[in-house]
This record gives sequence, C-alpha cells and structure tokens, in this order.
Amino acid sequence: MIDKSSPLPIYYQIQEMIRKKMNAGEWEPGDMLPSERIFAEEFEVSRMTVRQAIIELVNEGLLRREKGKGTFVAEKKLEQTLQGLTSFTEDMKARGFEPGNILNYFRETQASSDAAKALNINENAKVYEMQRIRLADKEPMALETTYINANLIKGLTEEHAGKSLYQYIEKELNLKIGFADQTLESAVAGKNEAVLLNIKKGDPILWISRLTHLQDDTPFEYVKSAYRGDRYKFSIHMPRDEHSS
Amino acid sequence: MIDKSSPLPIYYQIQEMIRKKMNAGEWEPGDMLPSERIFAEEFEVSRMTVRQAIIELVNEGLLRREKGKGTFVAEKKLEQTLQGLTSFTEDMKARGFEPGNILNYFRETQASSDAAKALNINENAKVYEMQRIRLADKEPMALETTYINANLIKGLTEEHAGKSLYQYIEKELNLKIGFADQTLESAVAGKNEAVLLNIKKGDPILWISRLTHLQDDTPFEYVKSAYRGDRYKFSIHMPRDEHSS
DNA sequence: TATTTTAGATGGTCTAGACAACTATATTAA
DNA sequence: TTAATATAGTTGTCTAGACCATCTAAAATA
Repeated sequence: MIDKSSPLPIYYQIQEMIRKKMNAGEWEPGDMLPSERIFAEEFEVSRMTVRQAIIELVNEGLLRREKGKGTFVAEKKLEQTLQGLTSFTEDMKARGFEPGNILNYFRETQASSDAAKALNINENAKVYEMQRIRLADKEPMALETTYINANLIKGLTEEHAGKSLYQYIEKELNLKIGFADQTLESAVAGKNEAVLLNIKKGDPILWISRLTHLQDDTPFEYVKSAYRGDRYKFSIHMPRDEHSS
Repeated sequence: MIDKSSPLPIYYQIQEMIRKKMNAGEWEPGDMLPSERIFAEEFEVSRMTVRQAIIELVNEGLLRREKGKGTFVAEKKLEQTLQGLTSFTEDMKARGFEPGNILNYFRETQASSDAAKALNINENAKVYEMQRIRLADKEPMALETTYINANLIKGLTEEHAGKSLYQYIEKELNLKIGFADQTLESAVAGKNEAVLLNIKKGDPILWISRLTHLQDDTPFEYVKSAYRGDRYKFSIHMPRDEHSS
C-alpha cells in the first residue's frame, strides 16, 4: 500500500490512501479511523509521519480528532457550504420556521430565453423546469423557479424535487459541484407573484437569482426566487482574513 | 522569552512571539525570519517544535516558506477583504460607474433607538452620525446613513467622511477591524427616500444594513443604505470548499 | 447494586538526531 | 572570462522513542 522508495512522501501516500477509502465509502462520516499507532505499525513508519498525514486532513476538514477518543471521518462538508447556504430548507430551519413546499409543476421542456443565457446553452436545448412555492410555517415565503441543464443532469424526475438535488448529482451522477453566484435585487410584486405569495400587487419582493456551477465551471442550475419582502431578510457574514495586520 | 514550564505548549508560545513581532512591525512583509535551526538553538527546543509553530502560521497565510531559501513574512491582505467588500467606491468602480458623494450632514449626537441597539450602547451615548447620497455617474444610487460609536472611534471629523474610515481606524487609532454582518431586504421607497434618490414613492429599494465589528467583536459602525432597486443588484460568490469529496 | 478506582487506549507535545532536495555563493578548472 | 564544481545554508521528510492529558471501560470497592 505504501511505497517507501517512491519519490512521493510517505505522509502524502497515507493521505491519498485515506482519501480514497473515504471516497469509496469504506470509511463513512462518523467512523473512527485506526489510531495513529496502528497506522504507524501497519505501514512500518514513525507515528510522526502518520500524524503529518492526518493533521493536514484535519486542517482540510475531512477528519476530526478528539483527544483520548480517536480520529473520525468528519461529517460531509457538502451540507455545510453550498447546501447550507443555498438550501431553503436549512435556511428556514435556522430561522426557526417549519419549511414546506408546494410543487406547482415539474416538466422537461425547452430553455426559455433568460434561462438559456444563464446556463449558456441554446434556446431549444432541453432543460428540467420546476416551480415551487416555498412555505415557512405553512405561509408562503418565496416563489422559486428552477432550470436545470438536462443534458448535464440526466434522469431527473419529479421525485428529486423534494429531495436533495445536490446529493443526487454528487452521489448518483458522480459530478462535483463547484460554486454558486447569486444576485439580489429589490422589486415590487406583479399580479402573478402577488397571488402565489398571498401578498398585494406592488408589495416589495426580493429577487434572488442563483447560478450553480460544476467544478469545471459549467453552469448546470439556474434558480430564480421571489421572496416576500415583509417576511424575508438575507443575511451575510463577512469575515476579515485572519491574517491581516 | 519561552517558558518551558508553562502549561502553554512551546510551539504556541513561539507562534505568539512571531505574531507579536510582526504586529509590532519588527518583521515586515518580505522579511526573512531566522531559520528553523536558529530558532531551535535560541529557544533550546527541538527543530520539530519550531516547525510546528511555523507550519501553522504558514497555513494561516502569515508566513511563506521556500525550500532552500527560508521563511518569510507574507504580504498582507488588508485591502482585499472587508475594504473591497464594503466600500461603495470600490463597488461602483468595479461596476464601471464613476462614484460620487453628496454629504447631507455630519454631526456628533446621541444614538437613536435602533442605532443604539445595533451598536450595543445606551440611547444617550455619543455617536457620530452622517448621511450621504451615493452617486454613480452623477445619478443617485443609494442613500446611506452611518452611525459610529464615538466612544470607540474618537476624533472623527467631517474630513473623514470622504476618505477611508477603515484606514483611519487601523492606521491612526491602531484598532483592528474584525468582520461585518450585513442584511438585505426589499422595501418600497417612502417620500423621503424617493425625493433624495430621485425616484417615485412606492418604487422598489434594497435596504442593506451593515454592522461592522472590531477584532474583539465590539460593533463600532452601523450603516443603513437604501439602494435604488432599478439600478442596483447585489452579487455574491459562494465558493465550495476546496476540500469536499 | 451503585460508586470509585484503575488500567489501557487515544491524541498532544516534544526530543535529538538523520538524510534529501533545493538555493545561493564561492571556488576551481577550462 | 566563463563554465563547471564544491560548499554551506535553507526547508522537507522521517525516525524511534518519551511523557502528558483526556477519555473509556473494566475492575475493585463500598
């Protein structure tokens, strides 16, 4: 497993081995890894070398160590980052609301003009399109329309509307999600939004558009959400770099 | 300098020592630090212990190492973060507008109710309060009201309204800026905003509130901005963690 | 039975070296 | 003078231990 004559550092080889086992699902979140001493014995290396491998993975957030207990596979960052930042469900829970959904429609269709532009595809290219009313404590909070590039994300069904789309993409399709760009702008409700959100025409709404990309920068999902201005505030924390004098 | 009998780990003490010297300006960006062996000899500790201190500082971005050459103080990232993210001037330049200001007033007064609440001070505590109309290509873009805790940030004058407040705080007062929390919400313009922003009553506006904190978590600045909904979109990039399987 | 003690396992810190890889400088040979 | 070579100094990697602090579970005790 470990090649001591390789030009690759031993600690690096151990790192890669651990990464692989985690990716293969052999070690799952919460699982305890063999102790440093066991690793050292197994690979016939010094414990410090094992530690060097593990410390880096801990810094990356892949592993978690607890003194006196052991080293564990960390919970997936998946939920913490994009998921946490973009999931309506998580957002509402964090605000103390009970999230809910009403699916207006789910269909496979041709891309509309703005969706095609955002997703960087032709106007007649196939997309999945769905519209949901997002509820918080059973009262409408947002009207959300999602467009997904059907040539990239294949095999999507109405079932996925309720579950985690990102999970499906990463686990089933084995694609890596990269980043998302959002824009926020203020507007007033038109007749359509007013009816669906149970507010009056001319009431303020917050338009949030999200364009989600794969790791290779290909956009695959375009979401337009109209949040009720009377119920929703968008919050953002901007940390200063730790290292700045 | 290093207390081996201290309960604080030696590597941690070395870290703190290095941090202090950098903050004190004794070691400036680009400077080469004493080599690991020199440190080890000076403190009479093992070189591995010195390395543990340095490696963490490198991970934090404070130091930079080059094999065969040495360890150096990294360039600082001052302007990149908060400054870039919160400065109207920078924001407008990036959007291709020519930024401008009209100062409506600057005064030292007692904190209003919501400002006091945000800044976590008494309602009769002294604050600097200023209101500016922010222009983009000579046309109103936002109406901005700023409240600053006058007991924390002393000696502010009308002069500072046009210049960089953060620069003054960090360079002159020697305080460290920590982070900022922003909230965005949609609303419609009242009579006052409509007049000052040259729009109609009932037109959409985007309220952006920012609460800026010092490094010790003390809030010192509260800014309420009303952006014209027809001119302004707020953008945010959400990178996925590099390390996620 | 319930509580306390103890033993064993874990990660956290540290040592006093070693050799490899890389960089810059000084020396030597063409 | 120029090019090749040695040298010294740097970080990178690694060893084979050591002791400490914390946690868990088994064993001893009340």
